[in-house]
Amino acid sequence: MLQEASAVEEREISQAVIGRLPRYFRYLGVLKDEGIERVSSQELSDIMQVTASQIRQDLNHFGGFGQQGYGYNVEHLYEEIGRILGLDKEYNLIIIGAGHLGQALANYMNFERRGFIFKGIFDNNPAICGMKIRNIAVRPMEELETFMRENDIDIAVLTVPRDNAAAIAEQLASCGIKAIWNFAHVDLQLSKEIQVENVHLLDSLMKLSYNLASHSEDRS
Amino acid sequence: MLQEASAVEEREISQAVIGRLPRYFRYLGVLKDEGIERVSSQELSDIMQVTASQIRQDLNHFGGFGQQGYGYNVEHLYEEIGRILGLDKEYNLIIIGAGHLGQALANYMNFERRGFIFKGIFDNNPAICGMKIRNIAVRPMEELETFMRENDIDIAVLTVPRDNAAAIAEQLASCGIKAIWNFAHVDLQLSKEIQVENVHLLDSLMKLSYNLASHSEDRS
DNA sequence: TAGATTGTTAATCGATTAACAATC
DNA sequence: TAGATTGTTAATCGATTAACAATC
Repeated sequence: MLQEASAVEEREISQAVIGRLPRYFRYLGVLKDEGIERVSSQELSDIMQVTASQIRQDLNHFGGFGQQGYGYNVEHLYEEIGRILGLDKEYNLIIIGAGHLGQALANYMNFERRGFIFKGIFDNNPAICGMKIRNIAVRPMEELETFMRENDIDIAVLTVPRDNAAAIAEQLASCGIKAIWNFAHVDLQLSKEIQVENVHLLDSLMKLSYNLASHSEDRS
Repeated sequence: MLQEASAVEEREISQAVIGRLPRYFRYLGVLKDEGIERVSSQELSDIMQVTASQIRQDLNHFGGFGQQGYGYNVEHLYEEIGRILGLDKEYNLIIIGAGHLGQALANYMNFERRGFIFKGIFDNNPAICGMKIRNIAVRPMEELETFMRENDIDIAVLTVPRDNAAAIAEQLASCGIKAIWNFAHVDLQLSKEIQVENVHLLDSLMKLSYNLASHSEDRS
């Protein structure tokens, strides 16, 4: 399974940089909504609490969006970052696991606004199959393969119990899924062709717990 | 507002290290459940896909848990990391915002197992106040202050719309909250005394989108 | 004891910050 | 033009990895 991790793009951009793009995008969206036309890296730095240097460095990975002596045009930069993040495209999305979390994500309309189109939701519990969420019925897992073939699905959201996750991920992989947004509390081992983004809620809560515990035990 | 970010602990441990602890904890839990008694950094390295060097380096921030020639005792290390993460303590937790996500988190029993005790849930929508979730009624926001005073709340989970988040965070701060697990799509600006852990779902989805988009456009 | 594997120091690598020449 | 601010190179900082002496 020796597979070059790099050489995928002309110049591979670090995940540290990519991880900051949505935050830039968010702040620029706010500035745009406030009707602000231009912003300098220093102004953005003051608002966002990162160095102006990092902002300029990050943006220059993708090209020169600014202009010397002027700064950056808010609307233009906002749109460029959106494009870089792939938000100019639409992605079809299904949810696997119609438990509380799956239902909550299905109901969250903001994803749709960004081009993530909710197409279907699946569960292996017959008791909830047929139940409608935003006018889409929960389907049994048996229909997954046919549905994926007929609906050009890009992203699967995995909100199933931990023990089922690996097997279902394999099944999704064999159906040709391109990306998995994984909420199950395991690290999926899949081909590098398939993009995986983990949201490990319990890990996040534990980090909070550490900071809380270590912060209160000082002045020892 | 000049405030020393460091000097909180004897030796401040980087968030990079802390962020890896829950993952170590998870893998050790699995080994423990499999009845495995000892593990070397090299074995753990093979399973977890991180370098053995990093594992040893990380663990040694907190003390020597291993033994030369033997490795680490799985159960002991599991418990030590649990203690470091603060999982030996119990934390009282409330949820602000009883929408889909708030309800989903309230119903997720696994947090309870780790010592995060669900004590109450609040919403400013009168229509859903009184509704019961795991036998706990949704309370109106007006009762927040009294409830927090009477129930020794440590953590607030913020699952409210973006526009309400900052004001509610201020209110929580004035009631003496110690930590906020923030699902609202804003960066809260609070005193450094209050621990904040963000779960920005849309940012996470955008990262996935970037990787998906940039991965499919190669071979240009 | 010899072998294994840690704890820890030193070397490397990558990411962040500073500085400044280019240029609008 | 002079002033402002970028794009980009160089310096610094921190995090990761390698190496190995300590030791079980």
